[in-house]
Amino acid sequence: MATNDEKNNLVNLAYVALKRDITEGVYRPGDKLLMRGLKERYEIGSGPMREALSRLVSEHLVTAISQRGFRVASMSIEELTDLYFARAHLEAMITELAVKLGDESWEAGVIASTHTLSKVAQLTSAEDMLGLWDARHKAFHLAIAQGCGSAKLLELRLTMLDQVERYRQLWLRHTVFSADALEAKREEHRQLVEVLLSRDHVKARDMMFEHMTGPVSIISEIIEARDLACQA
Amino acid sequence: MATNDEKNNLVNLAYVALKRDITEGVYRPGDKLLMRGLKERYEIGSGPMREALSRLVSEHLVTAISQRGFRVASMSIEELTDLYFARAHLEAMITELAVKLGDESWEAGVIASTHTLSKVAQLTSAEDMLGLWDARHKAFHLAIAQGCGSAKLLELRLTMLDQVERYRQLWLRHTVFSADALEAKREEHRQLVEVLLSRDHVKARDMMFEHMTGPVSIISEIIEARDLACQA
DNA sequence: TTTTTTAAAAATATCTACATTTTTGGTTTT
DNA sequence: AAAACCAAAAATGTAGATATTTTTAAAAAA
Repeated sequence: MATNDEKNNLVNLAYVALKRDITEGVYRPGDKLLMRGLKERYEIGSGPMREALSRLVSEHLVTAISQRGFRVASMSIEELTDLYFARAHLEAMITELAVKLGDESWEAGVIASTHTLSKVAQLTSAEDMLGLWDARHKAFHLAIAQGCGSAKLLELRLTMLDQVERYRQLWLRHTVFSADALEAKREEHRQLVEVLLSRDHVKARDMMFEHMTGPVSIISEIIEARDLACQA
Repeated sequence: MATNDEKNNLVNLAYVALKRDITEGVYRPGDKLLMRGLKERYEIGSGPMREALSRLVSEHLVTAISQRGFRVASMSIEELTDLYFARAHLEAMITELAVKLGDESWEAGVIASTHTLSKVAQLTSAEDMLGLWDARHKAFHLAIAQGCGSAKLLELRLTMLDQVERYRQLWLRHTVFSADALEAKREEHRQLVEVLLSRDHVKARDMMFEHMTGPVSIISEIIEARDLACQA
């Protein structure tokens, strides 16, 4: 009667669970999503299941062909490139606006989330550390973006974030599990924050664009290696 | 067996029909969308109808509250302002990229669609003329945007276009039915194309931003007038 | 009298089970 | 080998059962 969220119907539960399963790789890119299996796994009827799938279609995580069912959206170097290109431009634009428009509480939010991110230490398991760093890293970038003041731009940003999530996961493991890469990121973030607070919006914009496109080459290599492994 | 499109299932038909009904004002902002009525109007069962509604929710044309059904998304001056702000920035960014990256066939497309748009004359009914001008005006802006070369950016652009559609309809009638306003737009477009082809990406960017934000004040007034009329 | 509470009834949303239609993949026929 | 056919599998859609919310109106409290 108290703690329950807004939306707790079966459609939502299935939607969230399937989305996680796809981004975590339980279902691989291109896999066919059979109704029978989905119904069993998520303990739900076809109607609600279709609705959940339908939502993921509009997020481009699943593709649908009429009368031929659903598949996990495929992944490709081409999509990776275009996705990161578009996202980098969007994020750079939002950053420029944030530097121009952000007020004191924005600055405070950026500084606070920078600090929180820097304090992630190797605690329990490596997997937990990955999750924690990821969450705080996302919070850091969100804190920056929020300065733009536009709910709609932040919404566009989220749709891009959802779409890159599977690719970003590949980069995440590569970065967090390498002391060098992690230190390099930390330095990038430090410089970024410095420029943000100096209110140089042109430099901030350019720097954010670079920050966002950096991972592309790394992810490309991982995907190519994985594709080769699959053929063998 | 020949002309049929890809997706012609009931869900799609209902989705398209309801979307049109909402943007055309058959259902007004804030209206409750009762299952019973929808099922009758679109001759379809609850399952598929929910799926169609669900899609419109992800396009922000409909809102849903769990266990309490669906409503047509409300309209407000606040949303109008933010929506056009975000869209103008996105479109300006895409324009800048198009000017930087667009090739000869892009130029040809822009010139061709400019010409086609300028040739809209008062033929049959005023309503038909409105539709034709709107379609060609959209084609004109699409031709410009396509120069950016990013499918994902064009997709983002479309999601914004869908969201502003109801507001844009208000502006459309105001503009097309006024000889002065229409001539002013024609001149704006002429200047815009001139700058695009001169490859001055900074000026093009700024000019597109202005072009996109111009309608906001007009639409604001129309909405305010309409809201007052409703209270009386 | 007016307001608040409460409980039943009505309306509505959600979900499941089953029926129908379409696709798929193998088998037979030409 | 190519085309036609057929049965199994899968997707799509309907009808009705179940659960939730909203309305209604009477009873209790102010």
